[in-house]
Amino acid sequence: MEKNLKSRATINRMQQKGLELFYQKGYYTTSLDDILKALQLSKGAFYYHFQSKEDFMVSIVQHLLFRKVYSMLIEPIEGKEDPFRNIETCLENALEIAEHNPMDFGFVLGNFMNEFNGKNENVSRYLNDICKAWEVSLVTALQKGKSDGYLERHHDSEGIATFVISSYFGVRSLMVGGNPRMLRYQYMQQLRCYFKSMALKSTF
Amino acid sequence: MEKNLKSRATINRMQQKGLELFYQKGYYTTSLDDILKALQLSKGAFYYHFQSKEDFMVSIVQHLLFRKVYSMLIEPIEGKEDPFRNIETCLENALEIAEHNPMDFGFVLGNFMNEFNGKNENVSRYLNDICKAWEVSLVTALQKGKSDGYLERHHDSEGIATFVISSYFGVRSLMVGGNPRMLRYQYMQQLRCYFKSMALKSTF
DNA sequence: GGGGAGACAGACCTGTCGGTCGGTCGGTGA
DNA sequence: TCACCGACCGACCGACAGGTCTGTCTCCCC
Repeated sequence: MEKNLKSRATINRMQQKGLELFYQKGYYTTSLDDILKALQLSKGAFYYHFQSKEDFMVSIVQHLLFRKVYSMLIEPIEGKEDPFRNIETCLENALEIAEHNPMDFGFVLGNFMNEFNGKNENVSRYLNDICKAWEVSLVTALQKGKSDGYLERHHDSEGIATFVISSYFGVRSLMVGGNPRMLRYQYMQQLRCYFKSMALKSTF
Repeated sequence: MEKNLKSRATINRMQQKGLELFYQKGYYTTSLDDILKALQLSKGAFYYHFQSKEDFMVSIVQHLLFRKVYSMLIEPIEGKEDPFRNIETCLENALEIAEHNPMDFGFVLGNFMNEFNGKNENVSRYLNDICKAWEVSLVTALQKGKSDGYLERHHDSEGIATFVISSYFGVRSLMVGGNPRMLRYQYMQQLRCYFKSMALKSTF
């Protein structure tokens, strides 16, 4: 049992560092040696715990990425209040973290989806599942918002969710290139403008 | 002189195929041999015309990508009419092309920006320049729109441009994953909704 | 206290990558 | 006709990738 604990600790360290480096330098352009060197571990250690590089990546997505996206982007918008307000503050927080800590997990998702699209169907599927979960939570929040009178019923919840996800992935992509503070400000202002045009009980 | 023509033809073929494969499979995951095999050419031919793989990529960005982005995303919105209308039809066209032909150049730009961010400063610079050119053209169109009474002066043109670019990059990214037709429809509907909330002389 | 299993070390294998380099070939001008 | 040059060929190189395999260390259990 003590052994099992040590094993888990090592696996966690590997996954953490793996996510970090894969995100920073890209999956295909980061070698296992890069990760193992940073952790002071060997090939033997790696292949003792994982079957392959791809298996390693899948484990990162399933265990680390999913949890992070859930806690940062899904859970915060499950409130009972104005869905626009919830989504807005949620994204504002995410972008604020992204400004200081380069590894905000909402965008890690988008980044990986881009990298694996058309290259690795297996990993892509897991990533798409997470993205889908985010989308569903957005749609659910918006539908509830309709019941609670925050937006009119004729609005397309799925469309709004798509637009929110798209714009967020996009702006995070731009932020990596520079001027994160300004981009965040501009983005949030426009998002508010967009939401405002649909809101009924305006709390803006 | 005849020789020079042949040389240019070969260079063009290489750049075309290079862009195609780099976009489909990624720059770092596409080998020169992949490209040369598709063209029935040899390493010797490649290194006769280009100094390195990076040099090759830069030449593609400068010559092919820039021109395409210019003709597809910049030129079409330089009209005198309603900037919202212009941008809208421009993106609609781009997405329509993207739906049938997987290589729409607006997104090739976004895709490459993602891939080279933080990995190759040299290539990134050229890509950012093109993106900046697009942004400038959007801002210019919006500013002219203010003069012509299509939107109120208090709106932030830079912010709108950022939001448009972000959302477009984002939705194109999602489209690669599947359901391009639906995503395009949803995106355009929401974009119209967003624009409508700012338009003065509504032509919608 | 010794043996067996878990956790890891690291040399090594094989394939592929970007890049090099001597050689080839067809057209062209003298 | 023959030297020459632009355009190209393809064998080869060293670096490095993912993955394998054998050996080793350290606990725990009997």
